[in-house]
Amino acid sequence: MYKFHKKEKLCNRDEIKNLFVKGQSFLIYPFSVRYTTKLNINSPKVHVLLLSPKRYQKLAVNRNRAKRLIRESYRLNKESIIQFSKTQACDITIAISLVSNKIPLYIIVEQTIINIIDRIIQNTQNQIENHTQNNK
RNA sequence: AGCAAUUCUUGUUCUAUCGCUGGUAGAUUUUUUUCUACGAGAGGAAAGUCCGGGCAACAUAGAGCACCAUACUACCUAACGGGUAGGCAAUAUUUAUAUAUUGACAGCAAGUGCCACAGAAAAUUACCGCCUUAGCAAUAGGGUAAGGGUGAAAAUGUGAGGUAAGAGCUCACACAAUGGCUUAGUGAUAGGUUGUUGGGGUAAACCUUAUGGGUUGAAAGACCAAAUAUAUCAGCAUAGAGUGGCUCGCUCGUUAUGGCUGAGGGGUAGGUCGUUGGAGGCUUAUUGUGAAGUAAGUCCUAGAUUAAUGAUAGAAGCCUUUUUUAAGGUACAGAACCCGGCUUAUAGAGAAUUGCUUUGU
Repeated sequence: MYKFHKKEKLCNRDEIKNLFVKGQSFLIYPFSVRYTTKLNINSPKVHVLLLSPKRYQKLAVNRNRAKRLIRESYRLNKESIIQFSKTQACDITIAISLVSNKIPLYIIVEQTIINIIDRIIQNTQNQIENHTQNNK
């Protein structure tokens, strides 16, 4: 149920480059999100990239802490987006990065992560609808 | 008992739920994978990347220059710019012995340079002064480093002789530097004796002397190897048919290339090794002032690669405050090839030594 294997992480260097060049982005404080979607794929998957940049967190301990918080909250709340991708047959890659000097509490992280996931789902749904209308 | 300094040791624990990365065993699957069980999973500094070494690749006939680093002695160590023990110097305490701390601690008596302001002059000095020669005098020339004041620093200090006036110019004593001999010491060095000298500072100024250094770091390096394109080779097909260049264009001519299948080298994505058992830790005995050495016993599975070692909830322990029940706090900080050091950060707890204060006997 709540597993989080390496397959679900984004490891390929070219895909990461592609994500940061072409991806759409929005900000829900204290996180900034970039994501891309590919439509009409046979075996759809969701890839995630978790970031805590050195610019905001100087010490390695704090960076690890922030990453772990994001990971846990994503792990427990990822079910909806996976189901969405399966039903709509689209590939989604997401990058979530912390944009704050302070490490937030776990409750705040969890709420914002849920918000982020909902927003991505809505946006992609709109995109799909537009796509189908254009085809018609 | 309290306070301070130094050194050393340590660096909170448990439960539940949901997870992550390796290992072993079993099941599943052609393999990859997936599942289950068991057990493992950050530090004293993992940090800074400042030294030294292992390991790897490349380079390498020999010598010199340049560049960089180091610079009292002996020892320890695989090695070091590290450590231990000592010498010397400076500083602090002290009547003193002594104790503690610090130390780019070779050379300015090889050469070159620099020394703000003040001062006559910052190193072949001469403003006032003193003496002397010329001159009626003003002044000019010469001698001098005693006296004056400046400065962080002014030609070693005191006394006597000496002189036109003076001067280490000479002598005595003292001070400093340095060479020889001798005593003690493995040695740095110290004591004694004797000779020479009196040279301002600065080498964290260039420089000189001695010693050492090949360069790059695990993103080193070795191996396996999809897809796509393809050097080369083989077979089949096509013959002067097609395409490109030469031509403004056309024709002729000339030149280059070749379609399919298979083998195949290099090599990208990706993967495997390197990669964690070692100059290893602990205990005891023993040698040594000590750093350390020797012997015996015993113990030891972190190994990621967009990067695991966690999150949440609860409880306990410790510290502080206080209304005695609550509140707050619980450091510094996260492995990345591996070792030995150094430096820096660090809540709290414990041990030892030294010093001071107070109380009791």
